Amino acid sequence: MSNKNHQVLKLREFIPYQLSVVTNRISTAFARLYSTPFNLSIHEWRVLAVLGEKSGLSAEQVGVETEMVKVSVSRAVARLLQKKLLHRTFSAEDKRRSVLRLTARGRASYRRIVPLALRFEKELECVLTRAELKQLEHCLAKLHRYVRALD
Amino acid sequence: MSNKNHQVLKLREFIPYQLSVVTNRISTAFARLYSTPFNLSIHEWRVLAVLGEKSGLSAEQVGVETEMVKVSVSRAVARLLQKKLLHRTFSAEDKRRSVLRLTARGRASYRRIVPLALRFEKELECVLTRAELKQLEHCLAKLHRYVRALD
DNA sequence: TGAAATTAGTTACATTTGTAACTATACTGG
DNA sequence: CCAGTATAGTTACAAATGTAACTAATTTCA
Repeated sequence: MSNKNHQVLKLREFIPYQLSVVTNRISTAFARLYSTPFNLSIHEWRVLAVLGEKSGLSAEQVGVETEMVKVSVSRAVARLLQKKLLHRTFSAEDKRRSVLRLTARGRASYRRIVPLALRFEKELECVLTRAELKQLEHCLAKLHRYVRALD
Repeated sequence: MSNKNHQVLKLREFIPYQLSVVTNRISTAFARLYSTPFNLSIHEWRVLAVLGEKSGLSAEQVGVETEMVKVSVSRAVARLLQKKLLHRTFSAEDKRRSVLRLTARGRASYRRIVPLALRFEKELECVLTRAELKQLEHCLAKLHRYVRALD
């Protein structure tokens, strides 16, 4: 409580606000590294990233891995197909289910972006100490489990 | 390095990705609290929040406080004016410069949302310990100074 | 002064995104 | 077996957003 009995909110100290500002800046800073040279949106990059790790996922599984909603996955996949970074077949057992794999070009892009991502993350170690980085990851993991439950 | 000499990226362990997922979920969870009952977008809420703290700012100053780009501020202000939550005059010394103040209705909304925000933030204390919360804030502040410099 | 550059804010257009409705395939229980 | 329901993915439409061009007011400095 404070003046006139109203509670006070300092936006700049409000955690959801801080998270949002920092995250947006980090996302766009990283996106700059791949968006122009590789012509990828953030959603496209995520789909590429997860299929670079695990090949043959369906669009739905990609959605689970990337925490994207299915319509975003659908659109990102459509563009990656168009750019020939992705190859799609459909499961024989279930014809609804897609089977997504990177093409040679897709893998080539993936392999060139991964080092950018790792270097970018490494730069955060110049900002935060290793201990702080661990703490941050720990907090994010806890928050993640919490917010997942909110769904 | 690993198989085939290519570096490996685990998306789920990639900090920018974790930040993005957690932040988006937290933002939308909080937005649910005010978007329907008060019919405010996240940008509108931010403008309201900063003008609730400091009255009489110009659109540009609101942009600095909220870290929004000026076109977003312009649009949020336009809507808040339309909804009569905001009152605008222009500075006598510099006729370009707006002077933004909440209306009585705007203040009323503000005062009802602030407790929601504080309660929401309080809930994070059920997830993170007080120490973790401090660590998170500390990390975010450091990252914030860093990413600001990137601009 | 007064022409050029800067600043505050808006508008226009293209792109992205979210919600919901839709198609097609597969499953389920009587 | 087949009507009803669930699932995978796409499409359609409205709303949000980013970029750049714009207007109007102010500053700069030759």
